Amino acid sequence: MNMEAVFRKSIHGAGGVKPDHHEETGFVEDINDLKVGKESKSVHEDDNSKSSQQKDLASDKEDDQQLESAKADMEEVMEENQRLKKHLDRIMKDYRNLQTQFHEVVQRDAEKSNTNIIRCDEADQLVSLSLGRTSSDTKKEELSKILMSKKENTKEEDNLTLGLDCKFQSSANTPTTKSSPSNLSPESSLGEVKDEKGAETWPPHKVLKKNIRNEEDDVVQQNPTKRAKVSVRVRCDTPTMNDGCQWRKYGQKIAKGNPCPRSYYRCTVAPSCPVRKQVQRCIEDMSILITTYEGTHNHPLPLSATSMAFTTSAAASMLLSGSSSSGSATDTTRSTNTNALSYHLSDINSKPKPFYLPNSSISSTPHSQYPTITLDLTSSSSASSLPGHHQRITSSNYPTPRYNNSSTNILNFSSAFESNPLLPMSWSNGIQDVSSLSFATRSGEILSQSNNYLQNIISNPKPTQSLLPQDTISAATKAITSDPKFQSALAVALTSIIGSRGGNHHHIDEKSGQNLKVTEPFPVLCSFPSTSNNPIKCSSNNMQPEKLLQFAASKSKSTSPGDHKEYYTVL
DNA sequence: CGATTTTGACCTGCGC
DNA sequence: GCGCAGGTCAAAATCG
Repeated sequence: MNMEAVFRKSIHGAGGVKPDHHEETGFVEDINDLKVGKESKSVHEDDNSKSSQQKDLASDKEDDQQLESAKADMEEVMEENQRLKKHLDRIMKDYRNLQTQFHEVVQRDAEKSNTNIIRCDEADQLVSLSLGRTSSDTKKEELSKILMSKKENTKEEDNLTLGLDCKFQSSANTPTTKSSPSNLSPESSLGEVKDEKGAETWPPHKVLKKNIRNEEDDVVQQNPTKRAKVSVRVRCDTPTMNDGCQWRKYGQKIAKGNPCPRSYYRCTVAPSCPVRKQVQRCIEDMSILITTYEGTHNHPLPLSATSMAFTTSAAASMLLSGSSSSGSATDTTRSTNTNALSYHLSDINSKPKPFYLPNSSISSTPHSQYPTITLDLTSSSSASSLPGHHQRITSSNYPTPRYNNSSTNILNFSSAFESNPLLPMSWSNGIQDVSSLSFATRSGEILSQSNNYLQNIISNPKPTQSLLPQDTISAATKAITSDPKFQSALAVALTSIIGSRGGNHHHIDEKSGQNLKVTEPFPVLCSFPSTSNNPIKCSSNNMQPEKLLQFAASKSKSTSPGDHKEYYTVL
């Protein structure tokens, strides 16, 4: 074989070759040349020396031995090669079998689902993403009914459900879009999304005081850059916004510059949950509540908590993915002009209202070495209320995206909540649920691509998405989903959700008290702002997030053949 | 009576 | 080192 020839050439180069091998002419000729050379040399130096001839004979014997051993080694290598080949073939066969089964499962599950989605498909894959849910309490059920009825009326036009749905489809297998409900664990996270050991985000000084120094803390100290706070601004008359989680107040302080006390809460869903939040009224507008989440839940979340958790988690993930490559850590005010987030909100009375909020605030205060992302769910009335290092893009019901040159971005949620009292928004004014919240992230380039489109939307704030040109939307969505940061954030979020399922097989709805198995259906409806009748196709150069989604979808279906009417939120 | 909130003390980091 | 500010602890008070 070739290998053998190469091997022979190599040993030939070393000079140790027996001239009696005639398998290859050229090889033999070389050997003869060598031998002649040796003989010629010996003639010139010592023609009558028998001892020299004996040495030559001994040398030839050594060469023979080396050749034999080399051949033996070569045979071993070849045998090993054959074994590896067989092994590889076996692996490939297994892989193909699994792939076939996988596609079958996906296809079968997809046929069962009838939820509307957005198609993200340019590489024979469909990915739909939305953040939304309906909830289980009475109010939520009513809202859900409304949502469902509207969905029936508008078919694919709405984005009213809030959940994270992942829908895949290989276009080669199934020509139409079908959903794959993901039974994602609600054990999601606030703030950073990553595996539990790496998820804790508390500053070292907090850890040091406590004797509880586990691996998680070690990871934190080893990876200080991977910490994020997600600040959510909402209009809320209640002391705290209802985000679905159970919190216990453990402190209150008057922060400098704001007469309103800052309250400190920790999650009490699980005794060891590290997630904490700070709640403070905005000094500029007392009706605005600023809630800052920090940390990652290490337990299953109540249904009502998952939407907020997923939202902040996704935001934090994108923040972290962007901030990791951002400016110097020594900057007291560090900003990352990275991800622009588009949040799509819709109420139940009207068609989905796209909120394109191109700027996300990623910054850190002089006293906070960790980046903070601000999700602004308020109206423009409090535009000046953000701290100086935050540059906030104001918004009315249809916030105008501004692509300013500032290095600081604001992730600005919309204010549809206050203008739409029927909007089920748990984060605002005691309204219990979020009807629809879709998001996407775009890079700066993507912003430039879709800028005209977005501006057009804003300048003509008609919420009817069907008026939007589909190809433009497709282009925008394509750009969005092709953003590697979005993909990575999505992958991280899903990974955290899926990966954490193992140890937590149920979670508790804090209101209804019902125990829900995580393996129950988790139909996640993913949708970007889209024209209702025209699912958006979007491409992805990196297929990993889609693969992940696909896996999640199939996984959830395989384990949850039950009721798909109830949408669970993830965060 | 258990859970939650209140509140003053304490700890830590940072800037001067 | 000192003072300030943010954050946390934990005992007491309050609530359901």
